[in-house]
Amino acid sequence: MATIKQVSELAGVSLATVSRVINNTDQVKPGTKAKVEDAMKTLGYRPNFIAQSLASNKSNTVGYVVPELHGSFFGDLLSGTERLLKQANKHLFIAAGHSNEVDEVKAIESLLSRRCDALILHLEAVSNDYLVQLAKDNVDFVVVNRFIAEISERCVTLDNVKGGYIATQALIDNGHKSIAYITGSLWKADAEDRFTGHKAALQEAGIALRPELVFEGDFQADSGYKGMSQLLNSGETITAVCCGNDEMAYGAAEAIREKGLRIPDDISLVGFDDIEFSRFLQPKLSTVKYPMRDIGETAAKMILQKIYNKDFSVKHHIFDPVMISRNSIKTL
Amino acid sequence: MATIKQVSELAGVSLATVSRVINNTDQVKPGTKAKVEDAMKTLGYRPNFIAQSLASNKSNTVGYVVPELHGSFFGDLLSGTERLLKQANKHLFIAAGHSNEVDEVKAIESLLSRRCDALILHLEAVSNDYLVQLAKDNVDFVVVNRFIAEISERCVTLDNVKGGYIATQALIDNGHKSIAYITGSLWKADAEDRFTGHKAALQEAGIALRPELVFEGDFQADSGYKGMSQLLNSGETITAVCCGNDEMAYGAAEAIREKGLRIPDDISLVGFDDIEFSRFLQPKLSTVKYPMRDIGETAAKMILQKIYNKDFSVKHHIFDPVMISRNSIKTL
DNA sequence: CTGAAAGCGCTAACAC
DNA sequence: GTGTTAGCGCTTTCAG
Repeated sequence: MATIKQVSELAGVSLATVSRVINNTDQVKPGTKAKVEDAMKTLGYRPNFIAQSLASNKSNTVGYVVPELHGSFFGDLLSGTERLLKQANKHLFIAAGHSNEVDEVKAIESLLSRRCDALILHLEAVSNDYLVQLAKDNVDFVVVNRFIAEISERCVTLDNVKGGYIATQALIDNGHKSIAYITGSLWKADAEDRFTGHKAALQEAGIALRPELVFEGDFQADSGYKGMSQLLNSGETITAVCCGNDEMAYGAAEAIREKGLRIPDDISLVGFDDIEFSRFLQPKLSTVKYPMRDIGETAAKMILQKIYNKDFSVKHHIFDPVMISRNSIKTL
Repeated sequence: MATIKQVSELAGVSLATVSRVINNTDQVKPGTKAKVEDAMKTLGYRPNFIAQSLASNKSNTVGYVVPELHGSFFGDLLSGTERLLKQANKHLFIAAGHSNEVDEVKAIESLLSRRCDALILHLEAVSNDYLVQLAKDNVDFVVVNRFIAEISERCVTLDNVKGGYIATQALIDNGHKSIAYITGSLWKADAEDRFTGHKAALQEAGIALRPELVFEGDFQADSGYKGMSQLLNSGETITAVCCGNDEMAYGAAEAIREKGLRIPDDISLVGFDDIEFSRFLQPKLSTVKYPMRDIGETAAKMILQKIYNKDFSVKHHIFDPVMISRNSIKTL
């Protein structure tokens, strides 16, 4: 692999000059510039990013910790971020936190030791305190899908409480009173928030929360299936079920069908997130939209603005959920 | 950010010794080791990955070019790779190729300039020749989802031709003769291969290919919808439709339902890939399994073995497709 | 507009 | 076991 030194020798100029043309940083006489470019071409020179980073003390890359690499939810979130960053010639280094504290911290450390210029953190297990401390340690980062009061200006998220509220509201508005709820893992802040919204909506409507209609799932389709089956077998009257996310709603739908029941005629169903496939579910799933693309892009803009001094004015840090009404809710 | 030098001063030892304890590379007397570790802790020392890479000339990271970050297909593929690599303490740097040659080449160059120890390439636009040349240039890489004869030992893929064949075969076995086909973008090798398999199955069964029953989509759900609508409106007799991937099958299903037709009673449907959601489609989609996890893991193993000298014996480079029979095919 | 030279933080011989 | 030292490939003053 050719080095800058070889290029400089071939071109008959100094190292510094080659560096200048690589980075377009200073004026270089057109003639010398051409010589350097020729030399680079004939040598197949490619800048050593590692060396550049070490010398300049910046890596032009932002680190991103995601819970998992798979799943359409995270992919969509990442996608928006990547697009904007690429436009600005910044790179994205992705690491998975696997929803546990050890891996999450490891991922952060690893990104830091790579000297990422900034981080985007989509964490589930790590404590708020850890993040507040990280901010005090002068690490530049943005938190996605989580709101932490002490560092609110670094957070981009959906108002999950309100989301849980409007999902349940949609059911109540249609005359439902016996509403079951399948939560995500309740130790996760977003799952808890959504459930909190659900409870608020019930209370506001004067409907008592019945613990026997609540099942704690884990955001996976299988848990929705299991929860719904259990709920259905419990003998309780249920006219509608609200799920902590769409995937669990898929599983719930499956359980409902297996029981020989119909959606929404026998049971109404509502999800959360509006992931890509929800419009293909039969009947089409009514759900709360999680604006993944917007959130991903906002995170990118915040960093582009703050760290790379690009001219972005970020409008929303906390997005408002929107109910997507399709065909899975019956009016009673 | 603390440096190795500060650690060495605080611990009262030399740089080399600190380096030794960081990398566990040479014997260090327990006493000194403890002193060094204390110093690291009190300084909050974190190795500078960039500097390590430059000095040692290896980065312990493998680069991965994916077509897109979103979509459950790629996510699942990545996921298996990441798991194995993480186990071996290697990192994954992901870059998106966005299905166009410019971005794909840029992504590769960027990974190379980061001095990735090896690459995993999931490319769509770049030519075979380019990759053959890359191999000659001594770049270590593995190609995913594509077979190139000249560098066959570097390829991990599914036999897409056979996949297209068995999908159509499943339809033929059930008595279908009027089979429509919605392809992925035909300039993509996998789309073409699947279609080739389709044609082979037809021919073998003595069924003439009718061009008016073929629609070229682009692997997106919308194109499946559009293709199916068009096919349905053409007035041709169609008893079954075979799609180049599951997402297009979702769109096709939608079009079929909108026409007031039923799956599989009026029209049988088969997909390709068996992405996660396909079991939730109504009726459950019969499809060809694309073993994303296996393929992702195999790619990782090949690299772990070849580049990092880990002890993996990779069994399959070309996976055999398997038909997943669910409920979207009717026996005529 | 161009060159010389001092690092960036670390590894890897090579001595002791 | 431990220290010394020469780079890794590049950026960045500072001169000129």
